Amino acid sequence: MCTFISYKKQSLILKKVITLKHIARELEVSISTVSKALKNSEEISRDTKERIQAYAKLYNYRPNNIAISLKNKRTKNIGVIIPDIVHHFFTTVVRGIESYANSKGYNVIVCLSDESFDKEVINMEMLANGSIDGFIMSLSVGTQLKNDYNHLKEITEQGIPLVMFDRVTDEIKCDKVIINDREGAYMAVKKLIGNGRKKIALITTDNYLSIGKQRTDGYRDALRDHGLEVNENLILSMPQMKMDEKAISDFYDREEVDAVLCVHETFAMYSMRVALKKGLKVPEDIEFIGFTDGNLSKYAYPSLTAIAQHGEQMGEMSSKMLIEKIESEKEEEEETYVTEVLQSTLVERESTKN
Amino acid sequence: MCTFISYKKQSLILKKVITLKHIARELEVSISTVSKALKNSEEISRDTKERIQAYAKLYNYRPNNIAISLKNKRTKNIGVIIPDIVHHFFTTVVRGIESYANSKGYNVIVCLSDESFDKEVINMEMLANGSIDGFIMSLSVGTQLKNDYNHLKEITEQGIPLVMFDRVTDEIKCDKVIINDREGAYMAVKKLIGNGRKKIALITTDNYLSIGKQRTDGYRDALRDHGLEVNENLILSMPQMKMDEKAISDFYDREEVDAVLCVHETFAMYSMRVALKKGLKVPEDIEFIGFTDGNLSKYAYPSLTAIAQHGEQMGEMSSKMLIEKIESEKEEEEETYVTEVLQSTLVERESTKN
DNA sequence: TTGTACGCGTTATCAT
DNA sequence: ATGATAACGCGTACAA
Repeated sequence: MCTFISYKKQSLILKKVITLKHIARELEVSISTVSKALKNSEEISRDTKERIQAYAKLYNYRPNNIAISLKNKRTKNIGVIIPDIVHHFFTTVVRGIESYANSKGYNVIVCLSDESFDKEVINMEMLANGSIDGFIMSLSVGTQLKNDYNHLKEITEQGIPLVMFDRVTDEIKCDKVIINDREGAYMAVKKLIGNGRKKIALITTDNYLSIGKQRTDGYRDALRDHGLEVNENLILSMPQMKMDEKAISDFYDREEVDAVLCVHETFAMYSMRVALKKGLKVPEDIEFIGFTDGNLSKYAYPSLTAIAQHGEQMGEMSSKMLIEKIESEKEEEEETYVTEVLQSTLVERESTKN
Repeated sequence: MCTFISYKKQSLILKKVITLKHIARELEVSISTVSKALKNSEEISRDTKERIQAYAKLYNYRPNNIAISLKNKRTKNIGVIIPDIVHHFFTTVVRGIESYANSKGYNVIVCLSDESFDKEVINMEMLANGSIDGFIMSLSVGTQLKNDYNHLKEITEQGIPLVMFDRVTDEIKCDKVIINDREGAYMAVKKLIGNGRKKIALITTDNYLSIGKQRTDGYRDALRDHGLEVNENLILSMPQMKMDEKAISDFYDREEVDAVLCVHETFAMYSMRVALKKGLKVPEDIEFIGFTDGNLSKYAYPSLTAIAQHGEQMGEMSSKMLIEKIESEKEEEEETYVTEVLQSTLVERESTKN
């Protein structure tokens, strides 16, 4: 790493930020007159309004967001807590959240829990003290493992609106947006069966907690519903995100497999790679379907048939639900919580036959 | 999309958010006494301090961030404006920014310009009115095309610290963090030449503006420095991000090519796919190197040799520079601006020979 | 038509 | 040791 330091002199003509007070002093009127004039209030004479507005425009007056937030007890910020951001799915969700929020005049404060319980708690507490009007979040692995949701309870008890998406928990009563994962897996397996596959493997990980379970259920159900026996040996559970080509290679050697469903596209890439290396033809000899319809699935060769999770839609939905809660003001004694279940869809590509 | 609505009754025992005023009233002391007591001030008697602190703890008192921001004229928020978030590189940068900022007690407000000039301007103006202490940003394509940087000028004139990364402009005097793109391309081509390649193509796009030019320069320089002639026919410029297999296929048919440098990993994936389809062997018959060391490069088969841009490091650096500026307070008449140039590195994988 | 006063929650300065 | 007051910037109910 090398550094070029360039010393540049700047005359720093700081266009000082103007406040109502400055304008009032300068124009020799009161602050409230200025305030009203800038709001085009009927109370103020055309004449003074024009003077004030002209001056404000000239000096590029903009109301201070912080002062307004303090006054209104509304920040127009929403806090988003996600486990990771270098992650296609979460990224699409954030895009959806941001786009809707933005259209409603809200900003998005993103904090990363880094899959850690502690960071999740710290970040949420940091934001909960007035910085945001509501939260949208997806549980970190750490939190799911610890099974401790007190920080979320506190948030809701404080009356701060909360929407959970994807990685949710029944422990917390709040709005939720999830995807029908079981159904997704079911569809995928059904597709494989339809293509004449009989020895369908599932490559999963113990890490995907709530999510992983549903996908496995869908896999099992689909097999059973189509008269195929569930062979536990065909379920390979890999520890963590650490993919291990050797383990997959051994798996293929050990079991006869003609199709593979993977709980994530990276898994699919790995297992397809191993198959290709063994000289198998995709999709002729073996077919692949992966969860998460990300760039990998799209650009891979052969491209991967995938179960799309519609992250952007999920984000928009979460954002919409949150903002409606925020703006509904109804401090009713009885709250209504909704769980939206989005349907996953199968995006067919080259790794499966048509 | 189907919806399960669950009506759940909640007794909404809203743990009301407590302020200094409440504590003061309840404990029959003044607000300032409470404030001091909670700061463990020496002025306050041990006795009252203990009472107050106990009460505050019991009711989980937390100072209101907004009020503090208003008072201090410091929000402890930094605004990050990026063109897109469903994008591996920007995502890694955000992670770097967030991680450093967080360690310094700052939150990150992320806004997406969506490659649009207008959105970039709107978002920045929105945040500039007191919501943030400084900006970190990368120019949208729209802004680069329009070549209009007045919004950035205004920001700096207002004395708001600004750090630009990756997609920067000379028009604005501020701290910058960029990567040595020319050098990256140079290294890549040198590597290919070292492997005995002589017909090295460049697949680029006119969209990559400032960045694209440097990469092309590096490509040209490397060829020339190693006694190879630059054949303009070997430079394929594709419009936009719209990849077109046909165009690449025709390109291969038209020109003899034994290695390809691509300005983005998606381009590399496409061009490699076309080559594989034509029955070429990678890396025996043709080698590939792509910019952006993302998931595609890593998980592809064959995996792609890539020029890593070290986004996370870039983010950390930007974050560090910005926070130092924010906290340095020095409103000197003469500002010093630094441009950090990070070195890209070549990550060798299967798409090139060793 | 314009201005005064107060409040949002906090902190710092200056009395008492 | 404790409290009153002002200030941050804004908006508004109420006076004048």
